[in-house]
Amino acid sequence: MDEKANDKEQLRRASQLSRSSVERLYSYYLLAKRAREQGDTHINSRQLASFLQIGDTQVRKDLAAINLVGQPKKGYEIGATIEALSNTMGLDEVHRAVLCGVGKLGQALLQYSRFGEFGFKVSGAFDVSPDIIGQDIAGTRVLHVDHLAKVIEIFSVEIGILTVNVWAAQELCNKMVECGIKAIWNFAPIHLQAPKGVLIRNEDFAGSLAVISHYLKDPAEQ
Amino acid sequence: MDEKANDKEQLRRASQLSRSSVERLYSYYLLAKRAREQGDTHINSRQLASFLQIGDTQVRKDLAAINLVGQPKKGYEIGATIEALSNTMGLDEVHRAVLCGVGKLGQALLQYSRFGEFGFKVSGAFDVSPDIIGQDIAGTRVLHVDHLAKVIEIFSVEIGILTVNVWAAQELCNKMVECGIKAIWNFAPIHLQAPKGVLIRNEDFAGSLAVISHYLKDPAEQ
DNA sequence: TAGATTGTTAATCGATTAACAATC
DNA sequence: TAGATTGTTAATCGATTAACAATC
Repeated sequence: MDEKANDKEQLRRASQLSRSSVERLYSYYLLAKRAREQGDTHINSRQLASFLQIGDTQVRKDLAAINLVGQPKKGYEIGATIEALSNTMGLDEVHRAVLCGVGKLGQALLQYSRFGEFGFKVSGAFDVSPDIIGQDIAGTRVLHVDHLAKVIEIFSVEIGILTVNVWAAQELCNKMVECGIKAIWNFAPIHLQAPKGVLIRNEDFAGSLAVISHYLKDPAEQ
Repeated sequence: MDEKANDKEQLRRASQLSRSSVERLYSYYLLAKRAREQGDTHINSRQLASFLQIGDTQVRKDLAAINLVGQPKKGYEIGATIEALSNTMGLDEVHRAVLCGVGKLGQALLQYSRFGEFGFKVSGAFDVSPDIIGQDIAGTRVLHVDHLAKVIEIFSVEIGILTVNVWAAQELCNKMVECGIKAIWNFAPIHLQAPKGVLIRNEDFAGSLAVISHYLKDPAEQ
């Protein structure tokens, strides 16, 4: 178990593609696509860097990590760049998702347009409130959470989206993990416990508000 | 200008309260409040650490940075802890906000319950679509973006929330900064350019999806 | 007292940046 | 060629973690 984890870690290091690098990939992708639409054939690290407000060295490192090779004086060929980025992010693969907690945020996410771009298909939305169960939100039927396990099983769902109350999140996370979910996108302000193989991605709104509020209280301390 | 920035930087370092630390504050706050409700009088670093899945050393460093002193064998007195956390996050202060882009996500955020907790009051929501202008969402009137500057001025708005299209975000950011906005909570997948004194907080959904999608493509590389 | 817990210094780690040679 | 840009190594930086003395 530990050995396997070490192997993985070594692979990740060898590939030089850190978590932070992966987070930047979509921004590169977006800008490259826009440049292509404008008729450009190449894009350079300085352009990409200024778009993300980072150093150009970092961009070159990121692109090198996904095996892109640029040309001095020209930059990176746009077609190959877009393809490598799309490929690394796995945009061409289809992944099924379920969403738990169909409140306002959950409903907004069900309509989130970028899911399609990433090949994410929402196979079901779940709640416990009779007010929402049975409704169709953006084409997704809202079901009672009792049906969660069945849906995950039937559709081979890999992604769980959690837009529930803080204190319900861990329990649902456990259930999802039990059913074989591979990655959880969590909007509750809690750090979920899950086994090593399950990716937990936290979207911590409250943390953001804390940073903003703290900054406004005393800008000098930032 | 540079000297001032250096002073600020020194202050921040002196206070030992890093950006990451501030992000953790609300989680501490949440757990401490729950513990108090359960009748506890003290909370220790190990409890807080396991809730956030970090080391207890880090918790003690964070709490030391906001001048909290614990007692050996007991931990931190809950009342004082909650107060210090609340104080550092500035939960008792009122800040006004405007939201631009009243799509599904914008509407969800207008109903976001935690704004109240942080003392954030949404003074106005803005869009350009005639379909939504004039409506009331969660008690907030949706206005044409032409009125943005006026509202910011009249209500001394400090916070701008951007839930607009990627390519519209920078322009609106500029306008907000011009009008004196101090902090921007940005949901567009772009890194906004703004002067030093303006805090930009990015909520990068696309980056999260990229991380999840990349992980599913090849878990071994994580 | 013994043991649990804090508080702090030093070490580690990973990510970013600087420097600069290589290339077209 | 000269100059722009890539690619890579080494240095820096900030955040996390380990180690351990201090305290009740």
